[in-house]
Amino acid sequence: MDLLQLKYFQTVARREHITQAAKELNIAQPSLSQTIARLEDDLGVTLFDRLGRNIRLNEAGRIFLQHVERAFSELEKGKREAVRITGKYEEVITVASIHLPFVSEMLASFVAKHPETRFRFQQGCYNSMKQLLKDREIDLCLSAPPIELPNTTSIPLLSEELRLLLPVSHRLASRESVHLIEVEKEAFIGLKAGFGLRDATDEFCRKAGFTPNVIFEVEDPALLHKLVRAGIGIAFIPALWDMDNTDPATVAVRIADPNCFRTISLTWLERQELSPSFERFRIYVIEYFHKLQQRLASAASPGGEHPRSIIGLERLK
DNA sequence: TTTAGCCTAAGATAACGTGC
DNA sequence: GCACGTTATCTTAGGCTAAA
Repeated sequence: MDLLQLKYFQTVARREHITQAAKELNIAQPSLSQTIARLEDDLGVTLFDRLGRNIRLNEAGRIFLQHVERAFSELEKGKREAVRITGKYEEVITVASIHLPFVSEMLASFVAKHPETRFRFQQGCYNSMKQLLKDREIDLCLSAPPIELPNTTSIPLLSEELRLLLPVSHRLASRESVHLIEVEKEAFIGLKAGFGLRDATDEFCRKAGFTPNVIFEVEDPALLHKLVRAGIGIAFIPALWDMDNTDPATVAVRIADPNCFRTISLTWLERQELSPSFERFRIYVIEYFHKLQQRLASAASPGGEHPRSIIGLERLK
């Protein structure tokens, strides 16, 4: 029995699918079958039930997997400890996020406080982040809506209003709020399908009773302001994206009906043991968003209190 | 509704190559 | 020689469809 066999077993056990596990491990499926067979032979027990052309982790396999997970966790801990005493300690946290204008600022302020932590950051759409989490290529991600997958935990961080971004010359630009149905004939600028925001706004339009006429699809959310300013169409804009907007050529108008809110969530991989850096960062993100929610609330109704609770912070406590 | 035939997907096996 | 990988091929099971 060696570490490679155990690593292969762990992957197959998590997926219960030899071909998919082989793809994940970048080896050929027959080789993986043989490795698992050798491991079973070494142990003298079968770890998987062969059900026709499918395999399923059996009771012995489940118990063995628990020990393997614990062993890898211990080894990882040992590696961290060993590297730490050399003074070259460096931990990498892999993060993915939907486009959020303040993420770079958030990461920068964390790194300033914890220079020993390194990050690998990538921005993506909802579907790509879900795949990255599923493939365990990232530790945690910020998304809207929350990503639901086995072996992950997700908590809501912030609820934000979506508004309509209009050029100042638009007939509704001077209004305090509009009903969504009032813009059913308008040309929309939207994100491409697969972005959580696009799915959410399509759903809001459907609730209002129409299908948006999206004449311009973009991948870069930063283009929304520019295209609206150019008079190409109107767009949905999350309140946070517009909070610091000083562009005099555009205005974000609130939507009175339907209620257009989205929830930004934090999702992370469940592990035997969360590293101290990971745990620090997780708590930092929750607190950061708590402050953002307060900023949003005071911007929306100065002096008033935002009615929505921050579940993430409550669960943190 | 049942059954036979075909296609596809998935795992296992055999033979062989490569590197240590 | 051994371990571990690959490709080619085989076996099996499940899904689909058409005919009875």
